Amino acid sequence: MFADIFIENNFQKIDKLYTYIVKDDVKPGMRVLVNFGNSYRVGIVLSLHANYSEKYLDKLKEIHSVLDDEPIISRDLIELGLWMKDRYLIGYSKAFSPILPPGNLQKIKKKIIVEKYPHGKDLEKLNSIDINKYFEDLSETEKKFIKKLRAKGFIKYIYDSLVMVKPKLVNYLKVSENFAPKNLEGISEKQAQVFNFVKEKKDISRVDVMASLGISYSPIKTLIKKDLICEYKKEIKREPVEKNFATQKISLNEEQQKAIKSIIETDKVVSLLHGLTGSGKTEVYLNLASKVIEKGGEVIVLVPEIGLTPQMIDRFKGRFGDKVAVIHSKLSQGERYDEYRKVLNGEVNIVVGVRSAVFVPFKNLKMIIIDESHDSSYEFHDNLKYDTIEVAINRMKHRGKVVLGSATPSIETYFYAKKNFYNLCELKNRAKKGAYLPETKVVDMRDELIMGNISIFSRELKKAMEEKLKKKEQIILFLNRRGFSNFISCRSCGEVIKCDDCDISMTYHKTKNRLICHYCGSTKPLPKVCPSCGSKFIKQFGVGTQKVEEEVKKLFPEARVLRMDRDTTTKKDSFDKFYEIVKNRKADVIIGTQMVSKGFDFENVTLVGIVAADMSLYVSDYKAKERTFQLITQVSGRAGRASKKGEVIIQTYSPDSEIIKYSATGDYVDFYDYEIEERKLFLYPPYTKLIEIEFSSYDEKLTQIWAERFLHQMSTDIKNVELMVTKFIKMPKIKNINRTKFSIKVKPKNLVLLIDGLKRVINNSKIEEDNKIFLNIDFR
DNA sequence: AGCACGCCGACT
DNA sequence: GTCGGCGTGCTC
Repeated sequence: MFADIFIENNFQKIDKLYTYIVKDDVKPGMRVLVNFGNSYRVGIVLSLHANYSEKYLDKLKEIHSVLDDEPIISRDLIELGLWMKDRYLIGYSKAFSPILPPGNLQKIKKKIIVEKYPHGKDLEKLNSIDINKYFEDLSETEKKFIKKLRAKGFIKYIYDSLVMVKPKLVNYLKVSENFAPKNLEGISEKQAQVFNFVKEKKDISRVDVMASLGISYSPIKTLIKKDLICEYKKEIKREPVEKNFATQKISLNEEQQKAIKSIIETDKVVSLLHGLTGSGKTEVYLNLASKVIEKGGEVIVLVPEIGLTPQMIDRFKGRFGDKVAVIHSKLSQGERYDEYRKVLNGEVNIVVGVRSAVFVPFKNLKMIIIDESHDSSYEFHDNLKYDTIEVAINRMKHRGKVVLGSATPSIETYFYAKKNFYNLCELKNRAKKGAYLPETKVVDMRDELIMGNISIFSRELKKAMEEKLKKKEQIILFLNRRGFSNFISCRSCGEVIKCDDCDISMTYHKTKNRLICHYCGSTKPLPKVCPSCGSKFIKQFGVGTQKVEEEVKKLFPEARVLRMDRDTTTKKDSFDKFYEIVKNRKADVIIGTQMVSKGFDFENVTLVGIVAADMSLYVSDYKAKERTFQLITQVSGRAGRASKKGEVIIQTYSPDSEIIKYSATGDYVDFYDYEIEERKLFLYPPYTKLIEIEFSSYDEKLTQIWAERFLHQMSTDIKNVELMVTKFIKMPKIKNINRTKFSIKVKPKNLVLLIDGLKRVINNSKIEEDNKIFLNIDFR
């Protein structure tokens, strides 16, 4: 028997399958240890076959050992990985890395064992090294020494399959056994406080002591030194979600019941659940999930970024309790591993998670629900080489169902639903009784300027804010730009301060008093004079969230302001913390970027102000209008979720734009009808498939030559497909890398042919040292 | 002789 | 990319 084995290799040239001779019992999906090159590696058996007649026959080696008793990935996940590899023009390693258990296939660890002991100084030195350690954990000098001993035959390496995750140990405090009351004499106030607290609680973690008393580690350290209390390690089971959930059960309205029935009964794989913001999509998900698990099936619920939807977890955990695992990007390796194990061991039957959760190893998966399915985090791009929705549909084909939920479905999705490829369910009313759609006003900021109002707030918005503050209701101000001002420019010579490595204007951040490049993150101080002409008249232009925050504080000094953007929510839990603050009404004005646009469901928020609606409108991307509409609609939906009437004020410089008009009424179908005509006219998706090919290198000329050569190669190699190619678009330099790109449009049915052709072109064209190529493909 | 360093080549 | 092997040239 022979086994085709996948060995994780980030190096493209050797990223392929390797054949080994099978001697022990092994099944596809099991990990094996094999001799590879001049060392050992862990691989996964993807398939077994009885015959092998290729040129490597004389090189074949045996599998060294089988590491698992049972496959760690199922056959259908292996198939999915192979399909992804072909579909997304990626190697085995990239295709399988999201499928494999977290961190389990890393290069294996060398353990050191002593064969015979050396004499003299070497023995002394050897004794000072912990031989039970892994080779990788040693210091550089120790490594060198061990290598030397190995060369002399004193030491051998053995290869251990690694156990990635160790039990989580937490430092706990208790009163010391040697404690004598007289030792308490002369301790400081803080120390006494700590001692009494520990004595009272008996058994408490160090972190908890520090947090509840608001102290640092130092008084604790002193007490330990004085042997009044002592520290010990205690194992804690990782639990990424805290355990207080609302367990409300809401009765369904007629629309919701109809949707559920239709999704359960349809013979189509994909259902689109198109429901207004606040129409109770989550309740539909919960009911669908419960129907599936009643029959012994399993469910995956995908959400854009888990930090953005604590409510989704709340609701699912509240309804299904311990039967839910949660997977998101901010989990630690250990937490991720524990959650993954829960799925593998069948301890849970629901997973709520971000895009990578689409691969969790359920054995009887019957439904994948994708919430906010229009969200761009599901799409194929440079660092996420698969389209989550496509993968979900592929995984569920012949096995189960995919539910796409959204208030503002992507144009393509709605197109397919209308063409009857997908089952379409609509929720047209808000679910909660007495909850109405918010009243929306569009304010023309040009008029404000004429009337002499140079503030970033229109008079209308200012007045509305005053009112809501008086009524103790909450306000969300939305602005899609971080920082304080957009760019710094010189008034006398027009120079704009740009990042040294990128062609991007830098953003002023007032809190740090520095300019920050939002692309590469590098910073520099705010110049006092223009670096180009020396003029003192350099001025900030544009508005960011920090500026809005400052303005609000100036206008309403008594209001409690909370700013939410990437700068303030970097820490692991800060989103949840903010969420609690808003929920408990400890903030009056919430200023935020896209973060506030999803899952922010608060009944006391009655005003949403969109400070600058046109910002994303004029980006040269055929999806810009769609994105603007989605964003405005999503943010507007935050107002008036319950019985209090909501109000939305949209500030814009282009009130006549169709998109702003549709966004204000929030009518998706009107917007769709308008946009689909445009797509048809200009041959954009869904009428075509769009592929962007981006070339980059450190040399500007090389980039261009390489791109042109590639295009030429394409036109000779790909003959059977009609290509519509745009001209080259030079892109701003980022991190000192020059980039240029062009796009190709093809008829949807030709996409597979084109991908095959591209694969050939890429394989045939020599890619020089620092040249890189990125493909961005609209797969849907 | 012993050792650091850098280059080379294989990878089923 | 990563590993071990091996040649070179320096130092005690």
